[in-house]
Amino acid sequence: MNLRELAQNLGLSQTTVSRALNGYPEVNEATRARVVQAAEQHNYRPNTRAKGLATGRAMAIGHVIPMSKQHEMVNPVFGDFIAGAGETYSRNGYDMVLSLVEDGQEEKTYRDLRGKGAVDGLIVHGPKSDDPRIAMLDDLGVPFVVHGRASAVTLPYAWLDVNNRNAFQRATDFLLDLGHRRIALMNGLEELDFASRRRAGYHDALQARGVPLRPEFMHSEEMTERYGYDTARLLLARDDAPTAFLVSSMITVIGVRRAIEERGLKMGRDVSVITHDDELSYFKNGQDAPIFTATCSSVREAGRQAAQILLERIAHPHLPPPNRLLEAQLVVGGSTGPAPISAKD
Amino acid sequence: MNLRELAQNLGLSQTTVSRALNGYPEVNEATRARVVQAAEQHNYRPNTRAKGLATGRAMAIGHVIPMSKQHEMVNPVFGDFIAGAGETYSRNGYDMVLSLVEDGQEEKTYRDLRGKGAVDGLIVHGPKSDDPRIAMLDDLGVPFVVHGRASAVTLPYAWLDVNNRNAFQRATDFLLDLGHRRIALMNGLEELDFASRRRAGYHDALQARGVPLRPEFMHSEEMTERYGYDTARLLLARDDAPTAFLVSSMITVIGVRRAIEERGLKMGRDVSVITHDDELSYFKNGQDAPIFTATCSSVREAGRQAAQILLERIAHPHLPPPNRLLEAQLVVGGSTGPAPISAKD
DNA sequence: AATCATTTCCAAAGCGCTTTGGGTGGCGGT
DNA sequence: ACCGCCACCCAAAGCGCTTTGGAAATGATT
Repeated sequence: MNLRELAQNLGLSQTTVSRALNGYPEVNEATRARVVQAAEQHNYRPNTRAKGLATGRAMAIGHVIPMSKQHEMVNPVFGDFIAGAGETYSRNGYDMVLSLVEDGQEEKTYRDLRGKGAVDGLIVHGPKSDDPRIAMLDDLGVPFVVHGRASAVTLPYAWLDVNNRNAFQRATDFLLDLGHRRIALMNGLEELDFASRRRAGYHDALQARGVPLRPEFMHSEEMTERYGYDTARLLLARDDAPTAFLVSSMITVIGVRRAIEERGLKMGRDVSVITHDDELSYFKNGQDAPIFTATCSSVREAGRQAAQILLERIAHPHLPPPNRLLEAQLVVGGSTGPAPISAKD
Repeated sequence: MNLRELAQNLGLSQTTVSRALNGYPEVNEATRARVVQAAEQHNYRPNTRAKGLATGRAMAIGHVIPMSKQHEMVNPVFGDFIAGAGETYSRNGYDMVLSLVEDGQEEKTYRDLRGKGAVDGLIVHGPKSDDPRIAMLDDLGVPFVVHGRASAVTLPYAWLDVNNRNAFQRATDFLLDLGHRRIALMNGLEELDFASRRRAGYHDALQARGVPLRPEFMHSEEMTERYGYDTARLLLARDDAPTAFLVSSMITVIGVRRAIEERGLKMGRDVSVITHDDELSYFKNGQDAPIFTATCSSVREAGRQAAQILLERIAHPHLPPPNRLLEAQLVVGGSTGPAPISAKD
């Protein structure tokens, strides 16, 4: 069923039917009701492609998900981010088109998506500190919002980020307050901006207390369970093993816990652990009594808000690009405690 | 840059340019080369919507991801499934459009997607045993492939599934062979077809050996970490605690392990555990020495193949709908061992 | 009763592409 | 010199919608 047929059925012109359905004022309310009812009854849906052609808008948003070539891994936070964004889109009649692309090939995909006219706007995932995509998209003139930031990029652009630096600074401070001095950082890949900001927070906190940075305690890899296990195991085998771990992901921390327990140690007593918690739906950290002390920030909520910002940006492209910095909460759980006496200094 | 402008630039007609770019034979190879080069140079991409309107094909596949209302949870396997499917799509010039929808509302979304002409085909996720979507899509006449099966649906339809029943039967047999008799099943939601098939496999194995089914050992919930922990904890506190657990997901099994270790027991010695492993990218079960004994089947590969089947189905809608049953491998890891003597019988 | 503003509707153009149904020019054959 | 046949190219229609620029009908005003 298309517009023409529907109009014929009703004995009206396409114009009138179109206007009736799109809420234009120049059509009699009685006629509109009749049209709406007929449309309902015939299960009529305007053809997106035709509508898009006519209006010049695709009513779709593009997400380009980077996929690590190395581990063929797609970051699990995307699922929840997209779930959040999807809520916003569907409330506003937008579709979401997804491309999974190998790390570093993203530019071409953005270009294609825009060039084909398949999307009205884009979300940029996983920005690097000096991410070339931002200048490119700015240049292309396509509305976009970055999930995260690119510290080295100076031109203004729309972003939404968690205050990662502050979160990790506070977490480190918290551990220092508990008497820990040998604190291992198990970060994500530090070419990614969020990870380098977390490291900066960790640095700041240690330096503010005059605790020397120890490269052998600072790790940076893709956030798999395996990475957590392997690295923590090696670190715990040292004579001067860390008494605390600051971990970048709920996935990795699972591996860290495994290494701790394998060694017969007890988390929260022998070794303290803080993790960042994106509040993934299947990994709830226990509402009542969290297992892990964590810096918490809902990535789903981030998705919702980023999508919202993008839609506003599409509606008002002339406004200056908005930024939103979400603060993570430091929630105390059972995985932290005072540093063991023997280890103090 | 659109076709008309490009054609004008070249001093050719739109027809010729279009044909040159789409590989039709009736254009001089020299001309074609000239056209292709100009297109490249001007960064020309045909407008999807216009092309779609003209050809009647959307060059896009729809994925409707169900999202549990209860836990606001999106199953983590979707990430990897979609990564696999995405590979196939992009190799074939298809886009992927994603909708996240609350459980049970999926029908409307499929209808919309198809009605709007936004997609050429659909993948059905998370089928229930008597899933109404299959009849509906069949009725709509839209090509689709089900990831999984719907046991109660009799009409032929295209599906790709893992042999869940066989996998869990073999896993249960394996535990029985090791002397276990009190084997707990921690299944996913059994309204989902794959879960009910797994239960059937478990049943079959127990009954074949004359081991009575014990309802208190059979659980069915959404596969969160928390579910694994809570349930295993309760079970382990019993006088007649299970000596083995058969778990439906890598996420849930993390919780099971937590409960086991919290109780001071050792996995693989005091308690045996087998899990199903979808080979999620960030949860590799250790290639060399798997932590968990597991029924393994790559959900990413399933995505690749399901997408392939769908594309073939779109190309040849008249062929009978193909089915593909993947066998899971039972890979032995460190989480299983003989039943403790005290517990035998 | 004539005029004018409103309301309600319509015909047709146009969005950017594909595709149908020719046209034109050069060539070999006679 | 003529015919017919390719090889190569083009004009125009059409995909399903929105939107412009009226037209017809209605009601209010003088």
